[in-house]
Amino acid sequence: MEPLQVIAAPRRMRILELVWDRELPAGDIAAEFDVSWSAVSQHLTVLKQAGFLVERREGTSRFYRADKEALGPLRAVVEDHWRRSLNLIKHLAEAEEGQCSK
Amino acid sequence: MEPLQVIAAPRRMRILELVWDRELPAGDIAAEFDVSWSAVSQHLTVLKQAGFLVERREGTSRFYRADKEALGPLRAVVEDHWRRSLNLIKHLAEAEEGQCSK
DNA sequence: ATCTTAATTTAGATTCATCTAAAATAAGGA
DNA sequence: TCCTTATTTTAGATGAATCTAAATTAAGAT
Repeated sequence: MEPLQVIAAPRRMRILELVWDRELPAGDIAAEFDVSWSAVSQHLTVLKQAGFLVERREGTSRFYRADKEALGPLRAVVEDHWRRSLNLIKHLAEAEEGQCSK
Repeated sequence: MEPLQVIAAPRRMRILELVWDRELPAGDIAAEFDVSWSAVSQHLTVLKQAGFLVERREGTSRFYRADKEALGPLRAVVEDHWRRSLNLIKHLAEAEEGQCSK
């Protein structure tokens, strides 16, 4: 699969962000989404095949972590996406605080 | 539509490259593809809405040109994609020349 | 051996982006 | 006004990516 297509899927972008600077077991990643583990596992496979994710096995668990270097120029895209998501959340929080309509 | 989704479509990536450093009428762009003008027009609309394309009208024609600034960090992705495509073509040509199997 | 936990794989269903075809718009010339 | 050229818009068809559910693998504990 083409690198751009790999990170263009919102779910996969989100997964990358989750394991951006820490290792997580597949289960913890799956728990972040309200889709089946199966679906998440399939996304992990795509990311792994693209080389964007490194896998470490330990017992029955599998840990994943982003491989930032492998992303090349796409790294900046992921970082920008993350930055903008945080900004969005911040702005929403401020708006919430501002009106206090509850 | 999300910026990343906009450039992730191969056809739209190709369109961006076509009007990267020159203006082209919609017709000339459509002529580059073997799909209907309608399909190309729809892609132009998506790119325009994302702000990645500027439109200039003159008589019955519409000219399009890429807005590189508007692409932000995605600009590097498009440029990289283009560079790699050229490289691929170059390598294919060299391989062809090397074997001369015709 | 069997059970449990963690995760993947497979097969089929669903959804969404893209495509085609046809009708519509818009500008300008005969 | 009618025709032509250039392009878009709309509506419906198609296909690829993603999803669910169920079966499968794999490691370790009882």
